[in-house]
Amino acid sequence: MEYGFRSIEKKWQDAWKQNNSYSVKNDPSKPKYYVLDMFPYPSGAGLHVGHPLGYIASDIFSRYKRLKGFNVLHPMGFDSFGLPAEQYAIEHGIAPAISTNQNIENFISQLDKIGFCYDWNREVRTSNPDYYKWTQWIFLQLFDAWFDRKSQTAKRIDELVLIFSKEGNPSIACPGDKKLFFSASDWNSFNEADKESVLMKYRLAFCGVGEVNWCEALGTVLANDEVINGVSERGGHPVVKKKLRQWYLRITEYAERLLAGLETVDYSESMKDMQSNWIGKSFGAEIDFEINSENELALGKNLKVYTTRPDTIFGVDFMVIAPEHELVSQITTEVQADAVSQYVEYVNSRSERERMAEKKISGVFSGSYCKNPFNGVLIPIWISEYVLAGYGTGAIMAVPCGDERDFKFAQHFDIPVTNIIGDFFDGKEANPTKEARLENSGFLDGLLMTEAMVVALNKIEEIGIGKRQTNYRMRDAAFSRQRYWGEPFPIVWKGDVAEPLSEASLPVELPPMTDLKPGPDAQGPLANLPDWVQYEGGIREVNTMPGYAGSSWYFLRYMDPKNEHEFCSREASDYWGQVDIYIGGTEHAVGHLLYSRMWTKVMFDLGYIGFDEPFKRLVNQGKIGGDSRLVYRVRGTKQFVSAGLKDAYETDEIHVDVSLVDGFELNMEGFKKWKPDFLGAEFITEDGVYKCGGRLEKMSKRYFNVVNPDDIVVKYGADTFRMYEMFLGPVEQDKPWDTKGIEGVHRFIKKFWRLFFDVEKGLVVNTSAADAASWKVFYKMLKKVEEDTARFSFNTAVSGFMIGVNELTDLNCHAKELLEKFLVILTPYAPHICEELWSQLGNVGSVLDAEYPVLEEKYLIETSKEYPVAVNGKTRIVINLELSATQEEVEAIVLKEPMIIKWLEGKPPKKIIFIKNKMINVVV
RNA sequence: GCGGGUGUGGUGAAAUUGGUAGACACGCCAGACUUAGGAUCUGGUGCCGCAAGGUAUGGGGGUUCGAGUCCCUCCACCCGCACCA
Repeated sequence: MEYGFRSIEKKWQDAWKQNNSYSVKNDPSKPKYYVLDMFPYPSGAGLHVGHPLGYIASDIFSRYKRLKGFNVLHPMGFDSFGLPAEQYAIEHGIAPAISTNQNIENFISQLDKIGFCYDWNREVRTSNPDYYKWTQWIFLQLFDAWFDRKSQTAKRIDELVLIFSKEGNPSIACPGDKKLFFSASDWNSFNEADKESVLMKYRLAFCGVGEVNWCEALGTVLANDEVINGVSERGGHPVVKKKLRQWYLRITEYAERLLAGLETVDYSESMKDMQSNWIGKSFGAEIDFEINSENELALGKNLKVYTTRPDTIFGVDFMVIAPEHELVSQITTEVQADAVSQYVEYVNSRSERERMAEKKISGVFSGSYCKNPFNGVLIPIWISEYVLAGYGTGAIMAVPCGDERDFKFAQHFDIPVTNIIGDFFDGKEANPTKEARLENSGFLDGLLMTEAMVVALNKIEEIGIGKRQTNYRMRDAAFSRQRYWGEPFPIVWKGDVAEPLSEASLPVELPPMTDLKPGPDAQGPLANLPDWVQYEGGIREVNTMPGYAGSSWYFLRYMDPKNEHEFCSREASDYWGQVDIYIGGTEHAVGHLLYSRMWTKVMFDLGYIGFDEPFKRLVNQGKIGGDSRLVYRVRGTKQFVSAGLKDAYETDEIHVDVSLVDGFELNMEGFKKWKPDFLGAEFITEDGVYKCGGRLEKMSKRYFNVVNPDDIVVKYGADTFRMYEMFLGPVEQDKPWDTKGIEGVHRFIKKFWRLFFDVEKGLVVNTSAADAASWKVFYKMLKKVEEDTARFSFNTAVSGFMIGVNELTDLNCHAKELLEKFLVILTPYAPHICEELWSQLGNVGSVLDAEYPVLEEKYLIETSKEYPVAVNGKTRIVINLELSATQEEVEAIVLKEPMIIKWLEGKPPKKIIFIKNKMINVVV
């Protein structure tokens, strides 16, 4: 019987669906294991061969865990809100809900062909009202919470109101407005609107006016991580700063816990680094400098700077403040007024993009000075865009001998440089060392900079001109979009007061719309629906939530997907707990992963779940790149020249569809028919063959290098496809797709099949006992495969299977008792063929419910070993020795070996090193 | 610039702890069965050499009886961040 994979795979995929084979219950009697894939955005392009890599790995791991007796949660869903569906709707007039559902159907059909063991009963779609009802509900929890810095937890707004009414806010610094202070009696005298505006400055989800990243082309605001080098991540459109009323998440309050939490999870070093760099914690001091100015407005004012190097305070040669700094107008002197206003105007005219692109040194002197509190020296205050308004205090003390940017600025404007680090400074380049002994530094003279840091900090605090200060680079996350295809906010505006809707009125459903043009005043499309906007005597919020809203908590919904009363019951989340293993790409390092970590912490703080890190272990699968093929057209002609000859011509390279190329050889007839342009193509060949050029690049439609998994599955079957993707190399590594190598894996599967079936004789499995040699092969394989699977080394596990099949074939082993066990351990990798053979052997039920074989060490015990014998570290011969051999015995045997005697060249051995079970080395 | 990672045959890659470098495959070469093969099977295949042997894990140096693995140094490539004081 032939291995007919097409009918076998179809048969079992249907059977699994019919029998609900992969449905999983919340069963506290069994140990749980939660394996999660990052759910996809269902794009119109469908899956290419790179997407399933992580899914296959997680599928193998899930099946393996299930066989090992765990109750495994392995769900899949769709991150179905987002920009592309909306753009598609604008371009093609198809409602996002419709195109999204079509795309999802397509995704599911592609996934099902690969034989994944998802429990589709638990599927979630972020754009379904039953799902986003709870996204909105969680938003209301964020809205109704503030962060208590003392206990480092989120608490309810009620509690804050109570504190305010008793003692005002002196003990609870306002995160939204550092200068806001009021007493209990102030609070009690505020009217409702005033109180609400104060509370808004504390809420974890809050509305504020701020500079946002505005993208004109997309007609929306983007989060910082959606802006790359001043252009939008999606589409590459220019992004400028714009002031708009926006919703935000106060993620900055969680900076410390997000940082600390990294210590408790198993992510890769680079992932942890990316996150902690993004959070960007730094230690330093805020120091007040007395301003000395001719401008009366500056009288008695201080300039507050932030520095991480208070030890260099005697090296300060100038101050720099951001052009947006509030003191700019107050410290500008009459003489400098024109220059300053010109400069500020110039800075405002520059877009974010320009600022990033050309980093030229620019700035202007304000005309005023600061006084160094320790030596009374007057320090000029400059204004320059290299200091950012949004970080620290928006003002710095510049120490050119120690800071590169300060040094360049000083050079550019001829500001004299004070050297406080002696020989460490050569006058040509700043030296940011911390190892120098300080000079010209008053009371810090002679101290090592690292020591001086503490001394200076203490002194600064002692005389009351500043304090220690920790800063974070991370900003609050913009949480609203002027778009249609996202979750509506459960908020109604009554005047300037944002009123949350009650839980009973959720979900706030997205009203159907066909024409998605933007509303007036840069508002989203929803603003065009007056009937919807008017609601209960107020006006609905017309922004929608960003793409990351739904994905910040979906892993919780899978635990209890049909619950109509709660986002997820506490019982379910207590049982399933953290995601044990989370698999996905690195592109979500600072977006999705950080937001879901924050949401989890808030839900934990408010008592809805029992853990505060969502993902215990994170594995980042590599990207599979495309292997493009290129043809070379002789410029201005219809002639195409083969790659080996192209240098003799002036050519233009053109990407050609990889399906028209076998290896590097072009199918010339196919090429002519591919596009009308090429109909009359002529070829300059090498011996009748047209060879294409090759290039590794992203797998993408526009390079015509996309390989669709469906095609591979049709040609080789899902089992081969799954194993080949794993065999390609380590899951975490990027690698190019190469269809050629798949033959080897396919051969392996066919060879495996032949252990059971002979083309002529049919079933060849027998019921006689397997011999010890076969068992040894089997258990050796079991050991390797199990260890490799457990440590996510799937490529070596596949090779373990190959070795097993090769050796069992050589041993002519067809014993049922052994092959049945083999089926069980291969099932995670190649589920269809194993299910088929399992039933062919007469078993009832699924191989997934079989028992995972237990390693029997007795078959692996060796009594002797082939020892390599080296002379001075170079292996010369291999000899077989009993494992019980002692040092003396080994020495005697080795020294009698003719080859060893030859290599000793008559010299006496100095030492013989014998490492049991490893090797022997004779030292001369 | 800062942080992280990777460099091993013609190719994808192996080598948990320092112990026979290149497992397992692809490709290639030779052969068998074949009208034929892009099916299947057998053998070979890092490089130099007829061989004995030599030589090889990006380059250089070190530690060690022994280094792909540990240390120092330099180089190349990839990813992330980037005026964050």
